[in-house]
Amino acid sequence: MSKNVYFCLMYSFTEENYLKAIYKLQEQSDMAINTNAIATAIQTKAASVTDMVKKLSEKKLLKYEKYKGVELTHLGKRIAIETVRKHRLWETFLHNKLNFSWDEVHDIAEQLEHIQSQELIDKLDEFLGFPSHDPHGDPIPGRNGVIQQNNFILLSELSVGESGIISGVVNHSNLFLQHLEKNQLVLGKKLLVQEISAFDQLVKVQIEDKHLQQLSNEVVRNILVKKLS
Amino acid sequence: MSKNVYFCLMYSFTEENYLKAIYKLQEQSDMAINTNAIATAIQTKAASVTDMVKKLSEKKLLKYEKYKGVELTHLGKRIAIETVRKHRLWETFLHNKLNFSWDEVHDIAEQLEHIQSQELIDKLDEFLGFPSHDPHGDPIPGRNGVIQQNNFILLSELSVGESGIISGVVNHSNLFLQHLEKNQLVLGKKLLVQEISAFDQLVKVQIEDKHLQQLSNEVVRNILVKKLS
DNA sequence: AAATATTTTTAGACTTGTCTAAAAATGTAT
DNA sequence: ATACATTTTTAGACAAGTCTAAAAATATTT
Repeated sequence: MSKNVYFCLMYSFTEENYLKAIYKLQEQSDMAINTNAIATAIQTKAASVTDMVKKLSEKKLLKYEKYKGVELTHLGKRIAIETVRKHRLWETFLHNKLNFSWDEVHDIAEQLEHIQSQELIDKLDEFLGFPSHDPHGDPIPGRNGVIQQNNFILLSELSVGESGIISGVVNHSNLFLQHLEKNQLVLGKKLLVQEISAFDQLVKVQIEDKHLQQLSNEVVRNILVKKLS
Repeated sequence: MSKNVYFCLMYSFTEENYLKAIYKLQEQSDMAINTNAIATAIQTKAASVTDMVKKLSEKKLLKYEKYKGVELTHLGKRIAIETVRKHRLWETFLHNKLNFSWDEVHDIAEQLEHIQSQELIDKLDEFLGFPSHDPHGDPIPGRNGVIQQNNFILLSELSVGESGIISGVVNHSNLFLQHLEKNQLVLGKKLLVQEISAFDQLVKVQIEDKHLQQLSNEVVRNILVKKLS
């Protein structure tokens, strides 16, 4: 008699958060993810990570070898992406429908992403008009788990005379987002690079064919633009 | 030196559920609520209720005397009502914006009602146009915790020749709600009582000045109407 | 008022997820 | 290769919330 294996369809708030964090780390580094990195990302202690990682390993959501770090399985990655999808759809809802500013949406979406209902997400997606990107310009994974890759480049990569449309951010911190909003550097704005100072690298840009602004290195290295040819 | 008392502003998923259940029982019975009733309402065991009730009592959310049942304090009632408000606003969102039918909204709203963000609820309320009633006709408490009382009566209380507008339900079960929907007995429909059978009490009603329908006692005792004079 | 039945509480155990402190493994100097 | 530093794991404890089984209190019957 073979032992039947039952697959779990519901994952806890905490499990989903671990999977999402590991997924994001894996996107950045393509090596096995180590315990401390996860602990830092999730704001917990290494010992707690070890415990959880064992549990997720037993559930076949990731591969874990002692002292060697972890790697998501196909299933684990699928669930992580599903969580990212929910997060970004909720962020879009909060921004587009409830008029939250783009620095306010993250924390609330962190809670909403764990609501369990496939139908809810499908209907929300439809209600929002099947958006391709969230308020920060990050792509929203489809129902099937496919993520459309952006071909955005850093604003810092534009040369003098080139122009682009603000399409995303690298740094997602509230401080940075608020700074951008205050300076009208929001998604969709068209920028033309007029001058890059040889002395201090300050970038002078023209916004929407109107006013000029000087942007610091810190700023231009964290804005993603769609280059206009 | 007096000991400072700190009030907790965040209550757990579970605490909110207990408070809501006790509040609803209190609405029905106006006596002290006993342990078993709570256990039944919340689908748990009496022993668990005793534990939680002690905890809520320490937090000043209810008054508890051993073997005497519980009664919500002003604060406890306030939080219960806030939870009801969230629940009914989310139900309205699901029904009005995402096109969920009225029997599908409850379970999802049970999860959504525990999302922590006052601003979210305020903005949701505004987005929905400050609705006064949820999809089942139940009143939505205001920001201030005030619940507007309905003066609806049971359909069974209408006499022959009288008419009313369907405005709510007593029984909230999915089975009943689906039955009503299937027979087009939805909120807002105008009914005229044409005949009440002396033999089996079946009520013949005319719906929206058009087709006729025979309604069982079970049905007319669970529909609330706004009587038209 | 005694006997029985019901309700409620206590006591102790379990689960999920967390933590600290110590031990073990791995990595990096010299 | 030995010594030191860092990372990771183990062991044991804790908090929230639940459970079962037994004890205590209350309610009901005769």
